[in-house]
Amino acid sequence: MERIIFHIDVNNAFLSWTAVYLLKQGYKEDIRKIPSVIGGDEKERRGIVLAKSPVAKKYGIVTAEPIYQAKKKCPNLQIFEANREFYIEMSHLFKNYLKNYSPNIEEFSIDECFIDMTGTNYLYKDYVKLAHKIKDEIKEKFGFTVNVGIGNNKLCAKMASDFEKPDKVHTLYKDEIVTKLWPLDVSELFMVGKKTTQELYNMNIHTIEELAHTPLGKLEKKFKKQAEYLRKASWGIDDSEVNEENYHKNNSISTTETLKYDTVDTDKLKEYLLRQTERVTRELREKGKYANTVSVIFKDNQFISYSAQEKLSNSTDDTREIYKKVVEIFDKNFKGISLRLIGVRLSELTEHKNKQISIFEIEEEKEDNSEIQKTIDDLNKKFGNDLIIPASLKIIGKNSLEK
DNA sequence: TCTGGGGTCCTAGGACCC
DNA sequence: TCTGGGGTCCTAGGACCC
Repeated sequence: MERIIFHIDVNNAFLSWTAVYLLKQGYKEDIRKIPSVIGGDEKERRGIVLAKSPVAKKYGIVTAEPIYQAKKKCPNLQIFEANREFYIEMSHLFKNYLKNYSPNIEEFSIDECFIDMTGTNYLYKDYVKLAHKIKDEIKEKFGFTVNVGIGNNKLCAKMASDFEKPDKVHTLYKDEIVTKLWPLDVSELFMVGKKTTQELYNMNIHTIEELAHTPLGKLEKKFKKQAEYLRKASWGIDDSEVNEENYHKNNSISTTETLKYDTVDTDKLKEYLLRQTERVTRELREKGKYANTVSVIFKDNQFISYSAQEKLSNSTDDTREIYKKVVEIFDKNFKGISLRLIGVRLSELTEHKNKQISIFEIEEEKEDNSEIQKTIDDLNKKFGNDLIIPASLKIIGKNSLEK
């Protein structure tokens, strides 16, 4: 049976949601109708465009460009802060609402999801009509608009929802690949970014149709494993399932921060690292997982990024153990060039603590931190972030300085 | 006050073993 | 005695997504 997949995509999610929030607060203006953007705080050096209104777009403002640059393009641009908590609330709200239509929903990001509607046609005779119903109900209930893409697989549904915005329903069924997908530029294809686009252009491949007709062997020379994806995608082929678990795979947990000032001060940097370690390990414990690999992420004042990772001898969720490793990695790899950003990542997450006792070492008696850890987590949860950090942890960073 | 933050997946190359 | 080659594990970095 042919599958029917919907892809639902909130139009200008952050901006729309902030507009909804402001209207709720009694704000007079709908910021979707004026030149406006959601942007990070410039004083905190997070000044980039996260979302833009259609009017702002007309001024040539693009996502991820610096705010100061956007202001140059449009001097009366209005800038609003991101409101993450409210976004998460809205995200839950509309995804829960979608469960009325099918139990098989896969979150794809904060503002996108796939719904597998296969086999529901005895309930909903006309999918396009149904999509309109869903779209209009969301608008009415929650005050923001979405695009709905319909296809026989996830890729086509996703491509379809991107066709024309906002507040639209589009289909990209199998028999529409030639007319709707092939005329598009290769850069429009999902997973074809800047780099791949340029390489395809260099091969004189510009449209998806041209890509579809390029011999696989020729693509493989350039793109290796990616070639197969490109070939399949250009023909609108995608066998992946809609699976709610996909979004919660949790292969890694990370946090990075752009520092308020560039610095080489290792004490200061380790303070950041400690708070970040505290944050990611808390998340790890909340998810009931254990980490096997620890990474430290650096970006220097020249915008050069580098990272270093090391495996732990045993998987753990213990802040102290992980922070020890973080400091070790930092000390070995920090190049001494003033840093703009620093971060911590935990990866190779497992469900179970695998305690492998080496035959060469006698397992030292470790005090069990887990009860204390849990109490600290609860307090931090109650009173906000990063309040309580045990003093003993700070010592780990200091000790390593004296070596 | 110039360039965010959180993810996934893939690849190349080195170390090490047989 | 003149350096093969397969396999595995690990790491750094890049491309891409929202």
